[in-house]
Amino acid sequence: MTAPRAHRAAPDHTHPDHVPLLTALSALADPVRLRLVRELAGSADWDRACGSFDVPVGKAALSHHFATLRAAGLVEQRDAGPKRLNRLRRAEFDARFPGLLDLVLRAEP
Amino acid sequence: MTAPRAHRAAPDHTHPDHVPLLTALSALADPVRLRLVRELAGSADWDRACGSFDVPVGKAALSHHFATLRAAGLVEQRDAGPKRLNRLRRAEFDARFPGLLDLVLRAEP
DNA sequence: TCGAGTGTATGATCTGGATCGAACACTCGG
DNA sequence: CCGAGTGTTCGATCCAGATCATACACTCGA
Repeated sequence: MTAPRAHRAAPDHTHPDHVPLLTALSALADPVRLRLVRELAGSADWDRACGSFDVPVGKAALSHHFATLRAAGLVEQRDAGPKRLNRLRRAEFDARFPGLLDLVLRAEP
Repeated sequence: MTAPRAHRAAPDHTHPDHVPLLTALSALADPVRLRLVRELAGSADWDRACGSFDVPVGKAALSHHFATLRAAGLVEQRDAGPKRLNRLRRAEFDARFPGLLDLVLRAEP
């Protein structure tokens, strides 16, 4: 009867509206995270688990990068079994920082 | 007869067109430089010397920040007597990274 | 219930960048 | 020609953040 209880701690998200400009810029000013955001933008929502990205870092570092992206309001995560699925917060982030995400996704390196 | 020779080494500029995205983001992802850019945006071109900005750092650090801004294609400098005058490269930078400068100048911290 | 798969936390290391003080270079007015 | 004003360079220090290896936690299928 009770809804299935979450046994794993849900990741703490920050809404883009509460993200300082410097936090957003710092989050995007890293090659690994930029890659994550871009790959994420090329996939459907909730399609990509954390481990499915082609970045040259270990699991631990990857986990921290995702935490940074969450804290910057760029990524939302949801647990699905053992995996943690991701979604780029396009609309919300764009409302807070209009054009920034588009720019980052469009501009060549 | 000869044009007045420059006795001081002219600062080396980088045109925004040749600036990588990560360089631009990193340049803006610093509180001091953000402040410089914003104050510069509120002044007319060539109106502000390096020492005229209200930032809580010493001369040395300030000089490095301006070098970073030059390298990111954000600022152009010109020597005028003992002073070095600055100008925000609005149009050029905006052509390379459309909307970024506007965003940074408009968004609250 | 066990084990493989997935992600997080912890502790350590390392590096880039931000900072400062001091020394140096240049310009201009007196 | 000197001295005040301005900015850069150099060397040293300091610290946030990026990284790794390891250990841990949770989920699910066999």
